[in-house]
Amino acid sequence: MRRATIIDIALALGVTPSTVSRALAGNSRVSLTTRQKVLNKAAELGYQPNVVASSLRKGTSDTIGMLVPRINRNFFSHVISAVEEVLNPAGFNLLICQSHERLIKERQAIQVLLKNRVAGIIMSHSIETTDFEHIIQATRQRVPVVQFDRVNKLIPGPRIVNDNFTGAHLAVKHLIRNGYNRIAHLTGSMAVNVYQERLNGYKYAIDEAGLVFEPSMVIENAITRETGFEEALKLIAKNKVDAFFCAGDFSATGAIQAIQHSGLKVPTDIGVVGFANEPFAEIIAPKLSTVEQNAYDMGIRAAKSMIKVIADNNSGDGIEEIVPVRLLVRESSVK
Amino acid sequence: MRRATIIDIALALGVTPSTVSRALAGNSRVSLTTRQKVLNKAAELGYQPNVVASSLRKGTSDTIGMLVPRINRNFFSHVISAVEEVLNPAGFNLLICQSHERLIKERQAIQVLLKNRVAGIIMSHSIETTDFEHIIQATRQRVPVVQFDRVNKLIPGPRIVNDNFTGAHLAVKHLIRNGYNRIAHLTGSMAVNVYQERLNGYKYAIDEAGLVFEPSMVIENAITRETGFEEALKLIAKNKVDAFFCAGDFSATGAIQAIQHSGLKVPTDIGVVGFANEPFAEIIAPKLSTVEQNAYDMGIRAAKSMIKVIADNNSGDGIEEIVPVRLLVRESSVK
DNA sequence: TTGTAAGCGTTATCAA
DNA sequence: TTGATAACGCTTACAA
Repeated sequence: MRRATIIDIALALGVTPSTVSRALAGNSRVSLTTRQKVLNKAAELGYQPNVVASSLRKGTSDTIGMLVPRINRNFFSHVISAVEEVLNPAGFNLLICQSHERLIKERQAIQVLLKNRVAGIIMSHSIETTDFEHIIQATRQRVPVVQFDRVNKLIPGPRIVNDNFTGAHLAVKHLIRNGYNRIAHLTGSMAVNVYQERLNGYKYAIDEAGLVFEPSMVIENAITRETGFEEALKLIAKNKVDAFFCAGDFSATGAIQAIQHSGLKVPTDIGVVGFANEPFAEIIAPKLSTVEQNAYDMGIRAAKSMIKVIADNNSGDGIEEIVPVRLLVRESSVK
Repeated sequence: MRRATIIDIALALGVTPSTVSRALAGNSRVSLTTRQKVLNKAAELGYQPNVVASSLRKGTSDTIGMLVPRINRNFFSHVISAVEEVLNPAGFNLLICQSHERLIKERQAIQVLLKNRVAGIIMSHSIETTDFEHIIQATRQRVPVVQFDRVNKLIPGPRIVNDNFTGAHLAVKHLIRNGYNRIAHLTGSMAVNVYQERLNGYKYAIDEAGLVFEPSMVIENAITRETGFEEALKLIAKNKVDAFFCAGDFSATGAIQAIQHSGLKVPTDIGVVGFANEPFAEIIAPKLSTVEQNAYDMGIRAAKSMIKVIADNNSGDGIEEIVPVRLLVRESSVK
């Protein structure tokens, strides 16, 4: 069965398509009786507006592109969920792509989104991304870009970031207060803003406490459980560490396993604090102290920011929202 | 800067838009030299095809709608990720909606997808859904529907399901072989096919071993960690259970906590097997034995099935793919 | 308040 | 091999 169009409704009612269009759009310049007749007939015919045609005519769509490294990572899936929760009631839909942490795929995805004439792009860039031309290109085509978590100031538009510095500062200060003073830091790539900021917070806390910052205590590219395990094992063997501040909960889990593997105990011998509050953090033994990264909050803010930028019809450049983080003290860091 | 169209390319080259369209579409009825000129000019002008216009004209889009209860649930986010991995290289994009397990939202989401003229819908229905008319409506509009995990035969089109029966059977048989014989079953709502099938597998294993099936040992609507904890506590207090087969890893975690809370030990006093292999299953102590539900595999199959249905231009009705599951034996079920 | 008519960018049909 | 033309379904000046 062919789908009904506004022409079918118009024909059935003896009015013109323009009148039907106005009635359906809630345009005030249409009589109440006509509107009612149109709405009734639309329901009767099972009319569903064709947003493809509408988008083409209006030159803009109700679709927002969302581009993340991986859909199935806890943090990102929560951000996506929150974004959808805000955008859907506002009449927007989500076209989702993943970059798989690859620059090439990120470039392709941006092209896909632009081809689809999305009204805006909400994104967090891949770990490989150091050149942002492909993203800036979108903004040049007047497609607003809202960045979250992994962001770069070269790209015009709002940025939603966690307070990574404060989170790291709180975590390390907490470890120091609890009697740990040879604190290693397992982290990711320094090309990514979030790890850079967490390292800065770590350094600040070390300085603040009058301790000596030792570069050898900072291990980059140790962010998975496997690498966390290996690097922690090496540091423990050198016998110079009594705590780990990890830039992610996965590496923190690896560190805990390395400690236990070495015949030592968490938190009595070595303390551990993670970052992210992954769902398993309060399930593992000992329960992991970690910095809560509010994915839901970020998603809500990113979505609202996008709605505002679209409504105001400006790029929203330079706006940076810093989402507060909390330190969740559990068992792994209190002797 | 206005975006270039095929008309701009045509004008610049002194040919007509039809020729440009054919050249860009890879149509054979275009001379090699013209095609090359068109491609060069397109690149020069930074031309991006307008798929909105193309979709309108062709009457179909390259967008597949995806509707799941919750984007941020581990299982679903993995399915989505896998679907995207297959669909993207095939030239399709994903428009994603979530029902939040609510029938009303599911109905709205279907309407949104139909309004957007998606080429097909890949979905898993909400826990509230017992009437499928809104989904059947899509198929009547010749929009193919591929269901996965939570499925219903009333809806025409392919179904991708886990081998829930076998998974449950394996799990319970394993518990029995390991010396447990008073096995309780914490599960979800019997309105959902997956829980029904797992219960059937449980019953089958009980019968097969010559044990007596006791309805009081099956607790419905105990699928979260909280409800799992509470219901397990009650059963333990009655002192009639020596193992739990849980239809989900969250309730299994709750059961473990209830056992420990009661001063008993897993697996020596009471054994536990879960279902899903959530990421925390191998991190918690004791490590949780569970049935692996291959979300990735399901996503791949669902996506391929959709591509096939679209290519063949038939609904693919009645095709049911059963994804094999594996029992992962860890610590929680071996004395 | 309603109608007329043009156009969004693309593609399919037919003719040259 | 290329061109002319119409059409996909909708919105919006402008006119009545």
